[in-house]
Amino acid sequence: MEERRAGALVFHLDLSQPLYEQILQQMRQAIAKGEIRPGDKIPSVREMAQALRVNPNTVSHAYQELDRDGLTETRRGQGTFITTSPERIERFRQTLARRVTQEFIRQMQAFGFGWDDIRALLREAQDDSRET
Amino acid sequence: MEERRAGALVFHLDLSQPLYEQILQQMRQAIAKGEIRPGDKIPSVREMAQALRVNPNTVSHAYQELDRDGLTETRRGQGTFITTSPERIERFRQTLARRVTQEFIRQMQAFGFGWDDIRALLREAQDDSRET
Amino acid sequence: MEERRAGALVFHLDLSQPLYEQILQQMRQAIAKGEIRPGDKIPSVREMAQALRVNPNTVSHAYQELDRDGLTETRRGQGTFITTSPERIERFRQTLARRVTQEFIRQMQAFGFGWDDIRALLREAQDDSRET
Amino acid sequence: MEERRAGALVFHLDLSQPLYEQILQQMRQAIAKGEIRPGDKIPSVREMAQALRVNPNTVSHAYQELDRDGLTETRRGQGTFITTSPERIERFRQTLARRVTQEFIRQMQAFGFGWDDIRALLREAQDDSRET
DNA sequence: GTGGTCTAGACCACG
DNA sequence: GTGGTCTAGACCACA
Repeated sequence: MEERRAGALVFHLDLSQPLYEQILQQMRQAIAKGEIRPGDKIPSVREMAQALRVNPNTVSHAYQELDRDGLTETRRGQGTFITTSPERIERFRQTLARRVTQEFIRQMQAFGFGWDDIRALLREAQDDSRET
Repeated sequence: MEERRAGALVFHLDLSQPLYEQILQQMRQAIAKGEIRPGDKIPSVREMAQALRVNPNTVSHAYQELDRDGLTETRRGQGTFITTSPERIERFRQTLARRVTQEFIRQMQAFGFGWDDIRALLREAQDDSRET
Repeated sequence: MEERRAGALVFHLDLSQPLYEQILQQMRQAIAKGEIRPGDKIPSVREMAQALRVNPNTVSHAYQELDRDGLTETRRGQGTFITTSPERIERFRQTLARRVTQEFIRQMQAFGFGWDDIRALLREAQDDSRET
Repeated sequence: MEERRAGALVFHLDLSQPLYEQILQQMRQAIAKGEIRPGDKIPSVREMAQALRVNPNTVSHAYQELDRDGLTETRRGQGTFITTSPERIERFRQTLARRVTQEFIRQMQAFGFGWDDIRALLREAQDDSRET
């Protein structure tokens, strides 16, 4: 779980998953949380590759997925930019939240936990995090 | 999402994930929910492979993981059996529930959702499920 | 415009466009026209690469796009298969036909042609093709 | 899809295609539709670049293609002018219409649509446009 | 300078 | 054997 920086962004990469997916995921999060703003230019493929000590192709793969998500726009010869539409970002964030929540519930129920169990476990997790 | 049977067990297999993981996960669930009881013998690798129309290597891979979980015991020449200790099963179930919950919260927070958002989304999901 | 064969399939590749897009496009057409049937296995990445005298990565890129289109399903360790759902294929074909038609009309109108001109040009093209 | 003006001309630029092609295409259309008349002077590369907020190289690339089309003539030290021959413009327009039509038909047939399908889709598109 | 494509060749996960 | 990922390094199109 190595930490690497690219401008204001901080990345945590390990080898248990595809690198391009980790980059993709963490870019999505940075966009969703507003750490990078609509319209912002993100680091060039080569810059990012150098900062993360990763092959440019790997970064490029991640950037192309971001484009498919509609979170970025690529201008050949100019660079890659966050979409100027905050609505699109928010829509992405909401869709994703619902999907993650559904999947969480599905798993818990598959192991025989009911709504009360789920709520109890969440409360427990929240209490733990308060102490920390 | 094809349905296949092996004795009392019903499996749902699709192709979007590794087969061995799907089998593993659904075996864990069957054990956790008590659909298979402590001490029960589970089908041999070959039987299971035939029933699921799947490569024996795939079943074998899943069974090895169950052993590592401590949910099964393999007795040379006799076959594979669910652990005789219900406590061990319950401990596994609790540990897993906490791990899944932690991971869920980690993801939601990574996308900028707070505790209130999480609770709201869960309530929404519960309401949806009631209507259905 | 070189012709290359892979099993029953015939490909025409040139260098004026990305190779992976040409492969993608011609696979889509083969599927849409029913030259490959639902459920069929398509040649492995390596077979196809060899047949087309192209790098396996290039074929892989095309196959991944087909997956995204929902026209194929990939089973790791087994190969790539045409979706078993003919409806999905037909839906793809219809959507694409409408998109292509819209674009055609848009272009013609942008150059000052009206509906009558468009119909006349089509009739002319059809007559030409009859003579050939 | 941003709108930008250069004298009497209005351009719609987006980022999904090369800028020089969009400029080229829209210049061709303006000439074909007579929005710019034979013999007219068109803005200099620099003026145009400034008006469209675009790199001069980009405009230059588009102008060179127009010259190759025979739609413009560049006179050293004086600027770029629309050809004085209306016949040449009309010939260009006809050629282009045939090329676009051929390409449209080729695509439709590649996806297994016949003449009847094509006509039906066009009629459908026309009906849709009437309602709007 | 930017991103996109392609190759060659390696290694991994899965069945 | 299958597909997926990664690297290194080349070349192209675009601004």
